[in-house]
Amino acid sequence: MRITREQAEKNREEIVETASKLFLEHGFDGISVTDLMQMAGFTHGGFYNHFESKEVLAAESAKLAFEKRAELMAEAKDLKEQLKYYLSPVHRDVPSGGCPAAALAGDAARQPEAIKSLFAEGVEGMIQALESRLTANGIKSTKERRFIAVNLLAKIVGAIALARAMPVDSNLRQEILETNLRGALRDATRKKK
Amino acid sequence: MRITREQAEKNREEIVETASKLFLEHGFDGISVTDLMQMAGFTHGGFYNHFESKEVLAAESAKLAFEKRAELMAEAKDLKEQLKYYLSPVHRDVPSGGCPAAALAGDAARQPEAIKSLFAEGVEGMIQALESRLTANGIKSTKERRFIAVNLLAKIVGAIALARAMPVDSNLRQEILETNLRGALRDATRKKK
DNA sequence: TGTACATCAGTGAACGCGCGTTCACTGATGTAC
DNA sequence: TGTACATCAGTGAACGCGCGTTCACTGATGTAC
Repeated sequence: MRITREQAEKNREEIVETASKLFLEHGFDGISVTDLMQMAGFTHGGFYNHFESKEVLAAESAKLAFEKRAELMAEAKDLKEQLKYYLSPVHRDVPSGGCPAAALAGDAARQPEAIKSLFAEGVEGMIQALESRLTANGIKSTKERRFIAVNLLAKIVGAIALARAMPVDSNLRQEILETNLRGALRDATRKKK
Repeated sequence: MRITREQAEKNREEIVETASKLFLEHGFDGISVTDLMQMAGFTHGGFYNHFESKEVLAAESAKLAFEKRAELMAEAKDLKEQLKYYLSPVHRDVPSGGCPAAALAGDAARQPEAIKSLFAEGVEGMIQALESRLTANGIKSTKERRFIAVNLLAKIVGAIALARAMPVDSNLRQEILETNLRGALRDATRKKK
């Protein structure tokens, strides 16, 4: 039962989008080809008509996740809004729609260079997204903007990653988010000493 | 070929220590019972004489890794030394001897509550280790020490996790470490604005 | 202290299971004339 | 435009493999007397 090329292309995109969410939630090794094809509405056999291997899909999915992240960060009206969303309970609780750097950094460290390269591009994009918003905060020096952005990124990624690793009954689950949001907002407005 | 109880206890400890390193390096699902028993010098069959399941070992290994981390942090002569080591290339490149929060936060987020609880204890311990050193830096307010410590922890954990996800040829691999170390040292000495 | 037997840490084959991947097949789509 | 055939996206059974776990077995250690 062959389908139109157009439909096939749409199906492929559907698989990548589904995979992107599932990888963010379960990690690269936490979801099987069979499961993700089923979630996308297909049977597993057709997978290899679209992708050479699961690893290739993982790379493409990570790329898509970073692109979506970049869009979201571009939509925020200023740095404060970016940070508030990033360090929000909803971002902590729903990794599938969230930042790949926070959800998959640990996994990526154990993946092949190809995936690490995508991560580097994605992380660089996030740093630049932060940098560009720092101009509005009155940070005039390019070097200082870069400095603050790289510090901010590590902080917010670490905060979300840690908060997600806390059990539901732990005070730290919320404290890490709130305290780092306060800190991030301070850092974002403070001039070089 | 039964062995002495004393020897059996030593063997058990050897398994936990080996597992601790291997989990830090490969993640909870990245190393098999067979492989880790072999690395510890045994065959896989004996595993269940010591542990109820792989998950129980994972919990015990994570606990040990946090204990070792706490010892290392206590040995450092001051906060600056703690931070310099934490954000060093050797810590980035050798996760097996490093911080479980940085290496396994992503994994822990997908693990059962029992493991998350151990993480919460370990993370709390690390925060307190940082807090105690902040006194020497002239931060007198308890609240302010807590604030800085929670911010520092997220920053250094995020920095190492991100740096490890970068390919070897990426400038970010080093930049993230250096820039966050500079930032961390600033934060650690700066008074409340 | 010496003897007889029970215990149990470690071994290695075997279990069922789910994984990533392959393959023969289907049948509507795409293409050649 | 209509017909004949090639193409190929999707299906579902099957592949080999490694996983966590179980089990019968071994033989030195631990224990009872």
